Parts: sequence; C-alpha cells; structure tokens
Amino acid sequence: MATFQLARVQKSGGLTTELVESLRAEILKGNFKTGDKLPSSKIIEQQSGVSRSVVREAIAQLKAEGLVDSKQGVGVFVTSKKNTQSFQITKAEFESIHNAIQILELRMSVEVEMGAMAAVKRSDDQMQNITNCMLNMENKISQGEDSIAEDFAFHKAIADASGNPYFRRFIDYIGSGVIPAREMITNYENGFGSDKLLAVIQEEHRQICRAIESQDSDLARASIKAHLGNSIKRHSQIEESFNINQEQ
Amino acid sequence: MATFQLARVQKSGGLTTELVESLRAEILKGNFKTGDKLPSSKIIEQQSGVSRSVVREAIAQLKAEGLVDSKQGVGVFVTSKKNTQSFQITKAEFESIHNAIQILELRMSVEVEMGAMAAVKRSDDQMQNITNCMLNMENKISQGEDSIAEDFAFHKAIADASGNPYFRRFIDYIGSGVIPAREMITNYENGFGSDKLLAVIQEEHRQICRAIESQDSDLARASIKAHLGNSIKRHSQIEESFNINQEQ
DNA sequence: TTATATAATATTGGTTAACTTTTAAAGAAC
DNA sequence: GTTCTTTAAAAGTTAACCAATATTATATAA
Repeated sequence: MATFQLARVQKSGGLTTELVESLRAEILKGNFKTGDKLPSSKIIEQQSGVSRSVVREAIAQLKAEGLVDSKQGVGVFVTSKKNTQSFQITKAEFESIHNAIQILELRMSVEVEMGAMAAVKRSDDQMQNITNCMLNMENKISQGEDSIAEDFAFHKAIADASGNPYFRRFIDYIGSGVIPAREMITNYENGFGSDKLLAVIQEEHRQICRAIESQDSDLARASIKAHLGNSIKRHSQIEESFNINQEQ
Repeated sequence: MATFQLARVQKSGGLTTELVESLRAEILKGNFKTGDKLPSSKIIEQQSGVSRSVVREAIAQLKAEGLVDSKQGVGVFVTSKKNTQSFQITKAEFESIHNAIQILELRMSVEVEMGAMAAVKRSDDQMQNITNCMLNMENKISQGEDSIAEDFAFHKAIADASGNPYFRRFIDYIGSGVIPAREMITNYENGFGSDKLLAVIQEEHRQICRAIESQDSDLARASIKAHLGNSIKRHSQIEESFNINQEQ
C-alpha cells in the first residue's frame, strides 16, 4: 500500500473541510494512485484524530467530486477517470488558501506569456480597451467602491489582446472562481491597510499597461510576473498567519 | 419558505444517493431558488425518513457539487450554481491545425513556468523519474516504435516535479487531447524524415533534462520554450503548406 | 488432496443519542 | 434608541451500536 501521512487536522473552517483537503492533496500528489484503496475509515479516524462521521462526510464530498468511489464491505478506491473530460477546479479548492496559491501559480504561468503575446500582437483598439479597464478600476478605487470586477476585466482585456482565444477562455474560467475567493482575502486585509494595497495593485497595473503599450514583451512578462507574484506572496503571508494563530 | 415534498426514500442504490438525487432535483426544478434556505437537517430527516448522518452526507455531496453552501448556526443555502462551468476544449478543436497551434501556445506558457518550478523544487526521485521517462522514449525510438505515450509521460513527470498538482492536472487534460491530434502530424511528417525529427525532439528533451537536473530554472524555461516553440513552428509550416495546396 | 460449505473478520452503510459551537433574534438594561 | 444578555435554533462533532457485503481462513466431505 502507498505510504501516507495525513496532517492531524486542526480546527479552522471545519474538520470535514480540512480532511477533504488533506485527502484530496494526497490523491493529487500521487500518494494514492488510480485504483488504489484508501485506508479504511477506522485508520483515517486514528491518523487524523477525528470521528467517523467526519471521515464519512469527507469521503462523501470526494465521491461527489468524482475523485473516489466506495464499495460496501470492501473499501474506498481512487477513481481512474479523474480528469480527462475537462479541466475543472472545485469551489472548495478555490476557497482554500493553500490551493488558491497553487492555482495562482498556474494562472501566473499563463498570464505571463499571455501578456508577452499581447505586447507583440495588440491592436490599437485592444490597447485602448486595456487602458479603459485600468481607468475604470482607478475610478472605483478612488470612490472607495469594490473593484474586483474591474480588476478581472483588466486581465480579460489583456487576454483578448493576445489574439489567442484560449487564453481568454482560460482566464474566464480561473477568474470566475477567483472572484468569490478574493472577497475573503480582501476582508482579511482590511485590517492592515486595504487602501494602500489597492494603490500598489493599481501601480502594478499601470506598469503592465505601459509595457504592453510600448510593445515590450520582456517588460510585460516581468511586470505581470511581479504583479501576480506579489499576490502569491500576500496569500502566503495569510496562510502563515493562519498557521501561527492555530498553533497558539 | 419554499414548498417542498421529498419522496420518502427507499433502499435502492444507497439512501444517501437517493436523498442527494431527490434534493438536487428539487433545487434544479426551482423549488428552491438561489439564496433560499433549505429546510433544517431535522426537518429533512422527518420528511425523508432517514437518519441525520444520511442527511449530512447528502448535504456534504451537494456542497462538493457547489450546489449548496452551509453556515453553522444558520442553515444550508442554495448557491448561484454558476460555478459548475469548466475549462473545456472539444475534440474538433484539438484536431484543427489552426486551433492546435493556439492550444500549443497556451500549453507552452504553462509548461515553461512548470519546468522552471520543477528545476527549483524537484526531489532526486522526481529527477530520476524524469530521466527514466526520457530513456524510455529513447528506447522506443531506437526500436522504431511509436513513442507518443512516452513523450507525454516525460512532460507529466516534469509536472509532478513542479510540486504543484494543478500543473499535473492541466497537462493531463491538455495532453490527452493532444495525443490523438498528434498522430495526424506524425503521419504528415513521415514524408520528410520522421526519424530526423524524432532525433531533434529527443535532443530537446535531453536539454530540458539537463536544465532541471542542474536546477537551472532559466535554462529550463529556455529549453522548454525552444522545445514547444519548435513544435509550434512545425505546426505552422504544415498549416501553411495546407493553405498553399488549397490555393492551387 | 481438492473442492465446497461455513465461520470469522474487515469494511462500508446506516441508526440513534448526546454534546459543542455558532449564529440570529428576542428581551432586558441603560 | 442603543447596547448588552439571554435563549433558542441550527449546523458541527462525537460515540456506540447494528446491518450489509466481500474477503479470508477454516473445517468438512468427497
């Protein structure tokens, strides 16, 4: 059997949620391969230190995700088909900070090249659209209103300028999941200066704009990498502070 | 509150499954609208005649589907189930050369950063796996056999070494669509030296291997970019030659 | 010895009941 | 009217139990 080591779940967002994420991570990491039998409920109970109900609910969620299947009297098995029909990320994944960071890494890899392509291929109209989106966001911020949708629109405008519709489709998909998750972050960050943060983000946007406007693909790459890299850093800090709070 | 009438579930395929389907049907039928609060566990127990655990597991599954969300002390609410979208590329798209080029561009953007991360984060075991995949492909080629699956495995091994499961999921999805499309290309290229082409590809793979082995992320980026960039070039040439043939 | 029935065991499925934590709402105090 | 306190309702969690099912070991018969 595959070796495995579940983190002893701690209270934060519900035991079931924690266990779901822990198990899903193990499966996705490959510690349980397709067709493998998961440890029995009893063993998972002991390893994770939770009750049977929690384990059963966690398994129920993974079943609904199509990641595992169970047979009475036998065990729970990792599904074979996993993900060849579509690329899909569940809502719960978007809302977990740890997963959100990894999703951001994927998103960053796409947007970096997307921005470089936009710098090379953009039309004047597309450039105007990008600029407008940036200004829209600036207005919202100066009025103290929520600017998440405008931020999203800015990135979509760059996707359009890349001339490759698959970039746009990818951003559409990833972004729609990121939006609700981001509200959590924004709420968290209100504590230590959300205005200042928005000013930083806006300056990053301006730099991206300039790079694409001057058709400098290397600068576009660098500025988008910096922009999303900073976002990843902020998420990491939140994750760390959560861990510290838990250990108290 | 919305009116509802759950069928009294009977044993057939599992009580939980029955209840999940019953509740999902009610929601999809519109008997519970977006934002509505579902009846409490207790009431569902009574109406459907099952125990609390079954109700809770059913709710857990619906949560995983993104159809509902629960708040402790308040209730379970129907979500704006728009999140059931997914990133999907049809078979026809994969098989069109023009789209295949654009899909390759998306794939390249992901693999470039994925390779850079793999170079930094890889374990020795993961490196060994990458090397093995490369050697497997080499063997297949020298024996004159098809090596598409081994090529795919090589890229997946790098995805695993990146430590980010979303890279692996993305490559799994994109790659599974690319495989059938690639047969077409290979067949086409048989005309002007498939052996020579495979030797080139293999040399590119060796270079990627070396970059990740020496943990040089910049070199990894460059070598993967070259590798997939060349693939894009070949596709472009085929596209052009098709166009020329059509114009004749 | 080999084939088959039987019993023991392990595992998921399901029930029940009690307890904990969170939330919202109703009152009480100011 | 505002703020604090109490209280009830709801989801979250635990524990102990029984039922159904599949595997495995064991005993029995040919």
